[in-house]
Amino acid sequence: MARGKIQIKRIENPTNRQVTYSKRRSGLFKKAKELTVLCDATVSIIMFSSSNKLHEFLSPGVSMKEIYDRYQETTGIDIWLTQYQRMQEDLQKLNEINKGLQRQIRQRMGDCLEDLSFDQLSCLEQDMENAVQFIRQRKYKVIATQIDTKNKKDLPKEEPPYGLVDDGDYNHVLRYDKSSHVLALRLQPYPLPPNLHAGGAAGTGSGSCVTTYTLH
Amino acid sequence: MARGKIQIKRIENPTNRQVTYSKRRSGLFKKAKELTVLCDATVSIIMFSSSNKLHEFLSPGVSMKEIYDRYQETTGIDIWLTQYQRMQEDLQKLNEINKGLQRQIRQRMGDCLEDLSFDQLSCLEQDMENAVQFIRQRKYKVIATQIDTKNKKDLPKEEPPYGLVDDGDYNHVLRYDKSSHVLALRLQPYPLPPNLHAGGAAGTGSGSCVTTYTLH
DNA sequence: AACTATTGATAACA
DNA sequence: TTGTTATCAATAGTT
Repeated sequence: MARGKIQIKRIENPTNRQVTYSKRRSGLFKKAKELTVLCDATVSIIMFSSSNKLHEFLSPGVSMKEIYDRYQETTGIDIWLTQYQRMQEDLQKLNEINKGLQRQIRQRMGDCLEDLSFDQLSCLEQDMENAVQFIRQRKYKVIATQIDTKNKKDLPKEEPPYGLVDDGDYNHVLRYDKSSHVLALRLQPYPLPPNLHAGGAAGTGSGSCVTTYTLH
Repeated sequence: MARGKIQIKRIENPTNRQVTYSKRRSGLFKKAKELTVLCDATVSIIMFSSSNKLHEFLSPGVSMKEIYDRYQETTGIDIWLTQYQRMQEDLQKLNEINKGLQRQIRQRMGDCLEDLSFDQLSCLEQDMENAVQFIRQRKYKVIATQIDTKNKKDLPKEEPPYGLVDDGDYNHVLRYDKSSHVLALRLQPYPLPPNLHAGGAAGTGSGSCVTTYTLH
């Protein structure tokens, strides 16, 4: 635009690019300011240089939030809502999946069998019989290995309590803000609910192994 | 700037103001575009005329949301971020819980037993034996009722297939944006993975009942 | 940063 | 609104 015309394409020399960026940025902001005053308009500019430096212009008397509020009022496009709703849906789905998984576990613990048909119960029974076989096999293998090891050395090596709660990671209480869903989940490993214990002796307080509930 | 200098102050004549707004706006946008290309920068302009008309400019290849995300990252100013992060955390936690539940189910299906000690296996075995008893009881009760009903009327009443997949609700693929976690979950009711089937005949393709994996 | 020869933007007018 | 053009403003290359 001066001392020779230039092509509008990326300036390869980084120093030159940075200089041009600075000059033209101030030019742009000046224009924006003039426009604001001359035409009684509201202008907001956000820009990032190729080196990721942020510069912004805002007409006096407004905040960036106001700009975005007006923006979404006018366009009807809420930048956040899409993302937001998607996350909500995901949470919802995960929650439902969780419930399903928990139900399945309970059924495999002999609970929540009310809705199952005879065939379903037969299938489940057969399935668990097979699984027990597998567990038994594994158990034998483990004890065999253990004995074998013991024959050589003598370290009994205390194991952590069995199952999912090993790392204490499943005692969280989760909170949602908008959907008002709360999932409290408490898993105990394999000690069954009282009604499933043969003796049924200690069955006082915490009956269920897994609990979900919803608040609002 | 042409045909005479002008004072930079509000143009009182509304028509004139509107014309100037249009012309200068296109000038501003042109400058912004040039700046984008020349300096490899990212520019976003949002402006409202005095008559509240919205006009926006965006460098190609970015969304308004990205602009605002970067803006927030840089300035540290954010209204939604708290909420947002909280949801992310919740999703993360639910996901972990899900994994735990799935592992527990697999163990009750005779799979994933590698990490269990002898005692844990014994406990699990005993537990499942008890549960099978319960299921068997229930099965007898159901068949008894069924026979009883059949004695009176004759409607076999088709049941939906057993288990979690009843409503087809657990075949979702969930996607997250930021954390890049994807949970694909496919539950089959109680047909065991091939290695657990006695015959092991049809065990070709979809081996596992439950699968989680992560993409990026 | 400052300087200017030029190009580019645009105010007034049509 | 759009086009024209005389004038002013922005700025590329240089110091």
